[in-house]
This record gives sequence, C-alpha cells and structure tokens, in this order.
Amino acid sequence: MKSNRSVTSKDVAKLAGVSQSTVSRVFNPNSNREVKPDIKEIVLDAGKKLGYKPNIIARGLVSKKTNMVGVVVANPIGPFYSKIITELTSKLQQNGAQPLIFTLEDQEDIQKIIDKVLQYQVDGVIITSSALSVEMADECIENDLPTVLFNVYKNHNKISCIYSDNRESGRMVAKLLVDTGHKNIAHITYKKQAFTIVERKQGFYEELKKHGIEYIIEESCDYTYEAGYEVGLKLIQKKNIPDGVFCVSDVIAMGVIDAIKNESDLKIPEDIAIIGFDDIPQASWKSYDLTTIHQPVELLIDKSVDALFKLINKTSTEDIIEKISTEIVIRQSTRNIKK
Amino acid sequence: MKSNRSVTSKDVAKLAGVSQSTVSRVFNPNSNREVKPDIKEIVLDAGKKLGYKPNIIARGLVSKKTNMVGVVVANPIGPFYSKIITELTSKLQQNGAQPLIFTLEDQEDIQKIIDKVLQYQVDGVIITSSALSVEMADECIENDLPTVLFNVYKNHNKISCIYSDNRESGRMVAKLLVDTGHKNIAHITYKKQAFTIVERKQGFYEELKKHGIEYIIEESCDYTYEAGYEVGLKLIQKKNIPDGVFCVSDVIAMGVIDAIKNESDLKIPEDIAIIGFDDIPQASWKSYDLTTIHQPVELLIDKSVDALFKLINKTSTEDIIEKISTEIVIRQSTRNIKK
DNA sequence: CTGAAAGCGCTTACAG
DNA sequence: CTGAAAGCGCTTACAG
Repeated sequence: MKSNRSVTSKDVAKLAGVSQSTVSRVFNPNSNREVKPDIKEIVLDAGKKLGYKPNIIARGLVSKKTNMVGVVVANPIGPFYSKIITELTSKLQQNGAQPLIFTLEDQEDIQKIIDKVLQYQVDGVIITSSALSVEMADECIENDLPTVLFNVYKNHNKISCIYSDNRESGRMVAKLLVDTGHKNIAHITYKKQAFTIVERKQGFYEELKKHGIEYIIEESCDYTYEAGYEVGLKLIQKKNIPDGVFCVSDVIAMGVIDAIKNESDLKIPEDIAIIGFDDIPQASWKSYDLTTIHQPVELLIDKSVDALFKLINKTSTEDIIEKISTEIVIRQSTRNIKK
Repeated sequence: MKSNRSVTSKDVAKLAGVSQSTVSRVFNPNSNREVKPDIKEIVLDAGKKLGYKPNIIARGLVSKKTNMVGVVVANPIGPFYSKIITELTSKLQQNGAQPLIFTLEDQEDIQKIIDKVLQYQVDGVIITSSALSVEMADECIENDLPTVLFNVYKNHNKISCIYSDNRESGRMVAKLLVDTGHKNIAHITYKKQAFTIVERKQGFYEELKKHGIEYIIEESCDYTYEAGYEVGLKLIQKKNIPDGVFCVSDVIAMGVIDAIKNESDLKIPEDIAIIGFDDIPQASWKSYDLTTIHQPVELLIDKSVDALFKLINKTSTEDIIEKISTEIVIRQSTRNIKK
C-alpha cells in the first residue's frame, strides 16, 4: 500500500511473476495487446501493493508523446488573460494533457522561450501572447509542432488561428455610438501594436468614416486601470470633450469612468458614453455597469483546444482557422436613445 | 540552420566527428567534465548547423531531474488566485523550472490528481488550493516529493508552509472597527471551510470579544461579487443593520458595497463601514476604494519558490515554515475617527 | 580530456 | 496472449 516514486514495472513484474512487458501492457491504456483477465488482475494487485505508477517521462521518451501541451503567456497580464489561462489550463487537463506554462516576460528573448518549448517535447502548443506570437508560431510549425494561435490571425498557410472578430466588434461599437447620436468621438488604444488591438481600431474607424465621422480623438496608454484614469483626466481637460469614448479594454474603460466621476461634473452616459472591450467580470459590477464587447472566452478556449487536438491526433492535417463572433453588451455606461 | 525536433546528439556527434558522450558534455550545463575549447567549438557549430536542442525528457529520465515543478490550483478561482498563478508561474521559470499545472476541479477526485503529479516526475510541487491541500501534501511527502503549501499552515512535521498571518489580520480588522467606534458588527465568511478563512474569522472574533463585543452578525456565501451583493441586500433588510462589516474577501466586499449603494440610502463609510481581504487591484479602484488587508503576494510567492528550491536542492532538509505579516490598508470605505 | 558502454523506465515489433 | 530484446535520447561511471 505504501506508494513509492521509485517502484518500476520491473519490480511489479517480479512480484507478479510475469514479464516486464506484461506489466507495461496492463498499465498502458493505449496498449493494443490484450492481457488475459486473470493475469491482469494479478499484475494490478502487485502494482497496488507496491504503489506503482507508470513513469510518464519514460513513456514519453519512447512513445514520442508526453501528454503535455505548452501554453505560452505574456507577463504581466490583466484580468482578461488571467482568466483565460486558468480556463485553458483546466480544459487541457480535461482532454488528458497537462499544461506546461511558458511565460514570455516583457523584455525576454523570444528565441529562448521557443527553444524551451521545443526541448520539453510537448505534444503541441497554444500561444496566447499576441505580441510576438506569429514569429513564434512560424518556428514551432517549422519544427512540426502542432500549434494554435489564440486570438490572433495570421494569413500564412499552416498556422492555425482561433480568434474573435475584432474588426467587426470595432464596427459594432461605432454603430452604437452613431445610432445614439454621438458625433464627437474618442478612441483609446493600447500603446503597443498587437493584432487584436489594430483590428478593433480599424473596424471602428472604418465604420465611423462610413457615417461621415472622420475626426476622432485618439489616445493611447498601457493596459491598466491607472493608465485609463490618466487618459480620462486628459480627456476632460480638453477644450473639446468627446461625448463618446471607445476604450480598447474594460480595465482602461473603468479607469476612464472613475476619472470622469471623480474629477468632473460630467454625467455618464448623459454627457459622455463609455464603451469597453472584453466583458471581464468587473464590467457588470454595478459601480461600472459598462457597455462592452463580450468576447466569447469559453468558445474561444474550446475551439482552440479542439483545434490543437485535431492537429496532434492528425484528425486534421490542414491548418484550422476560425473567426468567432462577438456580441455587444449594452449596460448603463451608454445611452439607449438618440439624445 | 534549419532546426528539427528529431535531431539527436548522435547526429551532432557524427557531423562533428566526436563521440556522442562529448556532445552530451558540451550541451549539458551541469556536466562536470570539461571539454577542450576547440572541440567544444566544433560541436557547438555542428549543433547549430543541425538545429540541435537537447531532449529534456530524455535527460530527465536518466538524471532524475525534469526541471518541472507541479503547481496545483483549484478551479474555479477568483482574481486573487488568478494573479498568484501567473506570478508563481513566472517566478518558477525565472528559477529555471517550468511549471506544470494541475487543476483540481470542484468535484474532482483528489487522488487522481496526486497520482498525476507523481507520474509526471516533477522535481517538486506547490499546492495553492487550500481545500484539500493537507491530504495531498501528506501523500506527496510520503513519496519524497519536495512540497510547499501555499497560504496554508499545517502543524505536521515535514510539510513546508508559507502563509500570511490570517489570524492576526482578523485581529487588525477588529481593532480598526473598535477604534473607529463600531459596536454592531457583521462578518461575512466563505461558505466552505478552509484554513485561511477560519483563521481570519477566529482572529476577528477573539479580538472583538476582548473589547466586549460578543454578538456578531454572521453570514456566509460564495467567493464571488454576486454572492456578496446578495448578502449585502440581506444585511440592509435587517431590523438591526450593522455599522461595520468585515468580508472574507475583496470580491465579496465589493458586492456588498454595490448592494448598499444601489439599494439603500446608507452612506459608506458614515453609516456603514466595509472591510475586505486580499487587496486585489480592484480594491484601490476609485469606485470602491476599499479598506482591506493587504496580502503580500509577491513575498509569499518569493518565499514559497525559495523554500521549494531549498527542498529540491537539499539546501534544507527540515520543513520550512514561514508566517508572513500582512498590513491593513485604510481607504475610504471606513471612517478615520470615532464617530 | 575523450570514448565505449551501461542504464534510466518505459513501449513495441518480433517470435513463439 | 506472453516474453526476450531492442531502442527512445540522454547521463555518467569507468578506462584510457
């Protein structure tokens, strides 16, 4: 009953009076050779007595499958991605793979991380960090490693991408603002370039242009509440204060809201409407009640994991591309009707 | 230059005209045998030409060190633990170990997870899920696996624990409420038992008792904003509305605050003071500005990782126990002076 | 300093 | 259905 990490199949074989091969077959769920039930029983008993557990590392070496999946994440990350990591991780485990996390620090050498991912012999990898993900994906694929880009799209055959429709989301926000009578509009974007961010912005600008709005106040900042607060202050000090603000993330939008509430007499949404992006849990908290774009996180995760396993199991040899629709969630930070 | 996952040390040896042992020595940072510089050069060149990267799994099998550390987390988790996972993960990687995540789902069999942790041959494990962590730690230690309990304390020699002083934190909250003249006090706790939660509560009750306060309104709920909101509604419907509320977590406290703001005329902090626990980023957001106990997350993480590596490297053979002090952060959800 | 060889704990053809 | 044997890609005594 006493278990021990150093018990091997050889020990079990000796106790059970069978060959080591037989022990292997009994404990290997993927073995194609069946073992006679009575022998199986004896082996299982011996295994239990010794506390035997197959060594997955050794198995991985010969079977070329480690049942580990690499998950590449950026650090630092906000609440949106934190939640994604946890859920992605859980979903992978449900699919029988253990997630091995690789953190891409702000100034870290991306090549070092790629090498590590490759060295650990993971069965596949999901890359969630949009910053440099395409470069990374390229190299993983060159090495025949099944790879899925999470929330990034790159038109390059062989790279699988599961992403939400950021461009259309931007358009939806623009439509809402136009429909509720806004003319003087601001956009707060992220100060670094990233696929999702650029798409949101382009969709937003395109749609506004279609409705004759060409002049847009643009600010950029970090992906934090504090940065949003700062930008909020800047906005209310302008001669020409916007009456509708689309923020590239909820966290930023919340900073903007608090800046307006605390440092001006402007009313939200009567004087100024605020829209975010992501629909993090805090967006629905009463103090913010933020109109925002809901990213279907669960669907993105499910599709990404499914896609990855299709690639791993060679159920699909093509790259898998899926664009997921978002929804706009109207709450109290925007007006319902034309003013 | 073209790298390939299937290039082995044998291939490099052939190209470089040396033995496979020599290649191994060149690429193994821990090799104690030095290789002559000129030969080293040749081998390195050959390696680069073929895109050789040592197979960490194979290395792990023989060296008995995988450079992977298990991290056990519960699912679902709130923003406090999400952040911890990300930072813990990053810190482990900085220390040269890749984190392998094991998620303990709500109703999942804990034994299955323990077996997996053991099977993956991790060098050590950090257990962050307080729910069943002690049972798990016991078994890991029985298997000679270096183990650290994160934010849990269990008096049982051999289990290392790094945790913040929940009991003293509870006392600090009680003192603050007493000092600012509160008499009619409520405590909102988590509906499940867990070490951290129970300690907070006991410290809080002890200290209140010391000051003659024995009657405390007690409610319990889930670890979410929504649950906090519900409880908040309950509180303001009482005949005897408390004037000071200590919530077991910030997320719950924020729900309570919003319930009070939206569904009553009570003023915070004049009529009712709210105190949280954790000091998550949102606690400092202006709409909440929550007085709370700051858990020194970074310190907890640093100490936990340090402790784990001491156990792994056998720098310490004793179990390592550290209780970390917290601080109370006074913001606008409590009054400053005796009313 | 370098190489031949054994071995880490498994899986998996190959025989029987 | 079962066993003996080769081999996965490394590390590491052991000789030289």
